[in-house]
Amino acid sequence: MADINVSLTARTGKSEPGAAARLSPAPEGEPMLDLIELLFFAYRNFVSDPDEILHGFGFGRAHHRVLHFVNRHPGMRVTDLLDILRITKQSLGRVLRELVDQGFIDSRAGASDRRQRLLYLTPKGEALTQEFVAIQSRRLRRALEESGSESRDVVRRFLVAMIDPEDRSPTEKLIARADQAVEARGATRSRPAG
Amino acid sequence: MADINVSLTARTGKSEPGAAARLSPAPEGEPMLDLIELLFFAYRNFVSDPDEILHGFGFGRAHHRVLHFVNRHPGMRVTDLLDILRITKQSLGRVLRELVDQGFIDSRAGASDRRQRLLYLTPKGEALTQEFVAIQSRRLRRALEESGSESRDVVRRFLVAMIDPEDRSPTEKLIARADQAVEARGATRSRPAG
DNA sequence: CGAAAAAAGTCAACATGGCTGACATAAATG
DNA sequence: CATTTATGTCAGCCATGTTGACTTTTTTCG
Repeated sequence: MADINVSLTARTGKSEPGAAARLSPAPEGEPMLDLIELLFFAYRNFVSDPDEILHGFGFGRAHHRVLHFVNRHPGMRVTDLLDILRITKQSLGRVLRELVDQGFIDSRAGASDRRQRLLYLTPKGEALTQEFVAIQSRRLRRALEESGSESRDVVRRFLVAMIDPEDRSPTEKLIARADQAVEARGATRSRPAG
Repeated sequence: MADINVSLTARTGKSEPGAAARLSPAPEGEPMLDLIELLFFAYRNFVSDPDEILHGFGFGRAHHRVLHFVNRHPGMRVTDLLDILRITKQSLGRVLRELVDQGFIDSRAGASDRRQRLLYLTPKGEALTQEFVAIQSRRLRRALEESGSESRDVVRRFLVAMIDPEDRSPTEKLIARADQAVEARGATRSRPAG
């Protein structure tokens, strides 16, 4: 289970006595080579789960992200999605069109601002999204079980802290904007789809 | 700091009382929506650090990975790198050629098996790699500090456990193969570059 | 020794998912 | 009515993955 650490540490210790600390004594602090590497392998396996499912639909990772965030924020605007994903309108446009055309996402004009396209998962989209959530959650639960009882809180705090402070509340902004819109006109948007 | 969790949890609680648990009572276990999302944001920020540096050299993430693993395993074979990265020879060939041509990586024929190309970082390649290690280690150290004293071990165990068991020792295989080669002919390869 | 296998490299073609730039349209806003 | 905003779209480029076919060099093994 701790195979990777042991061997990587051993290897580093044998052939390279700490690359960054070799010339001057730790000018930057301890190099976290093991965690850097583990993050690479862990994330690769983590995203490969949905990748396999997506392949069957002719979709890719980009589609997964869109489905995920629309699931998280039903009725979100296209602009909100662009802010979260940080890709261009053109890049998003491609995958969004495919998802709408194939009936995974429903795009409806906003009731109060009809320029907006508010995004919802269709039942078909919800089913697919839940597959992803299920398989990734399974991996996460297994990992948390293997890493100790209080690991969930530690891991969550760690992951939050890994995010740039200014990026830590993209969803707050989204929710704030939605709430603001609701306030400005009465609760029109809270359940626009019924 | 815990902004994301709070709001996302609140949001989920408000609008969707647990998507996977809505129809039947938790058929798959608790959905880890918060961690799924946090991993996405955390990893994006994590890899964006080197990305910026790489852009200045006309390089991309693929180059980063190659530099990283050659740094970890000086003298590794091209095949070893292919096994770790799990990309095709052709994909690796492109970035490797650029790295060799521009003097970041040195590729030398193996002493005992001259079909092999053993890969080493040049001083130039080492300098660049250490930039990446430094900046990513800084983020990791900060995150570990923010998430508690025993967090490093918990996080490391968690990340190892996130990896498919059969993938947990790619480096073992590499080292085993190298050691085997060394045994088979006496320690020819341990410092072939002097 | 000679055949087969292994390590590496290369050419060509294609897919995905990023990007920029330039526009177009509809709707809201002042 | 002019401007801004939200969205969408065309065209083309780049990075990095893929498959398939092949070559060269060298090692291994019957």
